[in-house]
Amino acid sequence: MMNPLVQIFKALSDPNRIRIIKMLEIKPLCVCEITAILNLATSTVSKHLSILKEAGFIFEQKEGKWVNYHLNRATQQQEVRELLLLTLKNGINDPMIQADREKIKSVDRATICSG
Amino acid sequence: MMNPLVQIFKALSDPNRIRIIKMLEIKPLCVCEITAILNLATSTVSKHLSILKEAGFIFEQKEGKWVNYHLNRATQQQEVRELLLLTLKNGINDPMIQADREKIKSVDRATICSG
DNA sequence: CTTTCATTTCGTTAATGAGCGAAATGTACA
DNA sequence: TGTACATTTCGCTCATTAACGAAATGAAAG
Repeated sequence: MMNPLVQIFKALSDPNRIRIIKMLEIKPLCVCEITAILNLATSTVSKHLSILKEAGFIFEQKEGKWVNYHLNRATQQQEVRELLLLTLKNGINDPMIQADREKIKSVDRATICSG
Repeated sequence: MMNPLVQIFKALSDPNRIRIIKMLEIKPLCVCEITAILNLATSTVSKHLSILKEAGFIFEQKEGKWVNYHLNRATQQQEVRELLLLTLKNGINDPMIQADREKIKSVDRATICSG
């Protein structure tokens, strides 16, 4: 339906989606954890995740009632792999990214979800 | 004003801008040549070029009454350089890209502009 | 089988971006 | 200086996308 390279670039051209990728670099997270950190509606975060998944950057894995999202570091799509690496290399000094990563440490899904 | 990485990805997330980059791979072109090949309004093409220029992918050089746009292959911005290479590697088999490149051969700016 | 709860889908609104034509700009050249 | 012409900027319209809340889904656990 769309030039695949363009689809991949579109997936990366939103600040919240970049934040998600850089959070998942630390560890896999479920939707409600990401929601708590980004401070957005759950439905919005779910949509962002589906866009990243469609493009090939992340995959999901069910764990009990949660859906954990993982970075797809070992994807067969070479462009996706290269772009993921480029994104991970970047933005280390961005205060927003650093703050997100700090929050991840103190996030507990059992407390946050259904809070 | 905006996360620089996001700005770079945004610049690449439009099919016509990808076409422009892949045309400029063949040779530098002026606005009216690009306009003739993409079949868009001049003002639209000018906007696309300014977005690519802002992001660092291309630069301009005046030649008489024409403004030639060049790929910025030697840019100091490492991410831009990497993304440019990735884009150039890709889409070689896209029929649209191939058609654009065919047209470039037969385009003569003196005839096309002010036509 | 029913309840619970994380997640997704749906419908809508608001913001962003692509496209156009017309007017403005700026430069080469008569 | 003035004209011609490539390009840019402006104002607008239409399409796309992000965001939300509400309703639907689906799976785990009672």
